[in-house]
Amino acid sequence: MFLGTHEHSIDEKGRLAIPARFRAELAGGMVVTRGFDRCLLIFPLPFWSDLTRRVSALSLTDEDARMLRRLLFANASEQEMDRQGRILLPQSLREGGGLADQAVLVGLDTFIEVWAPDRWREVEERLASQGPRFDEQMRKLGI
Amino acid sequence: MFLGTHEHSIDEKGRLAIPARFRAELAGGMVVTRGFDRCLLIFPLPFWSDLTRRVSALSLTDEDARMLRRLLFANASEQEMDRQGRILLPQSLREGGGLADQAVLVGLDTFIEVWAPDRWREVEERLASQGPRFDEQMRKLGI
DNA sequence: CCACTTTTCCCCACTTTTCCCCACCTGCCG
DNA sequence: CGGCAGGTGGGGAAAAGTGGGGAAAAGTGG
Repeated sequence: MFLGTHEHSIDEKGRLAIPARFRAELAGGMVVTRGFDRCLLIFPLPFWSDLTRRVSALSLTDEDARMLRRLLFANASEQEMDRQGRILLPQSLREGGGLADQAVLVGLDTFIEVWAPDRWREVEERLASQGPRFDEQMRKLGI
Repeated sequence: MFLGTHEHSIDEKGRLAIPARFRAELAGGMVVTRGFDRCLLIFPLPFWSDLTRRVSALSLTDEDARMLRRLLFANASEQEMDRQGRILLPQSLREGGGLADQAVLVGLDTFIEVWAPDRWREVEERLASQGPRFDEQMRKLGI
């Protein structure tokens, strides 16, 4: 269960520290790839396998499905932590996420999002202002 | 079953004592997150898991679902009590709840609300003065 | 095919923060 | 008045985060 936001630095070698609370769940390996809102996604390997199975089952002829495949797989990178609990973010991914020397890791229960700090603050503001919009959604889910 | 209001201090390290009456039910762990009226919520872990299962099952590609996920999980924090029955409130949550050095814990049967004392007094006043307004709502609920 | 250069990446060490535990204080109950 | 339980504060040990050095591997040119 990944929870909370954690701001960490990315050092000159492109390494990003994983918050200690998240490490146990990623010990079995992870995949880093590009997300949907110019952020990066970190999936534990089991979650990733499940995701890829469903995406690979999609039609080859559907344009949206092809684009989804490219987004997910073309920039994906399997990573393991070094003994200090860090991973190396390949340059292509850092560019894709607009990341420089700081990153915000956001735990979303089953996976993690990685944001450039200023971009994440924008998302937070949108969340604060759009709060009421979610009431209905949550009611639908019975929450 | 959480009942009653309890005012406790938050010390310089951001620690909040859980009322002794509440501890047994939170021994298995808890999740602290932001509520809806600038208060914090404390859920026992089983209650939380039940709450989040449906959200985590939502689609990754749906924008509204992604925002809902962020709203719910980004400011949440899993906590356990120390031997003195206290939990640590991360700074982001203290800010989110407008909390300084005092907090009011309000037991609401299945979960707990945490309020800044002055804000809680406002709520109490509204309860006292607006009591009659709830008649119709309660009739709807069949109470 | 060999040697040199460059990059990758692993590990060590320092600094800061976290958090755990001990001890004290206060108020309630017997 | 003494004992106990709940609440509060502070000190110390352990862990987390960060930066840097060195060895191995990969890439490049002679």
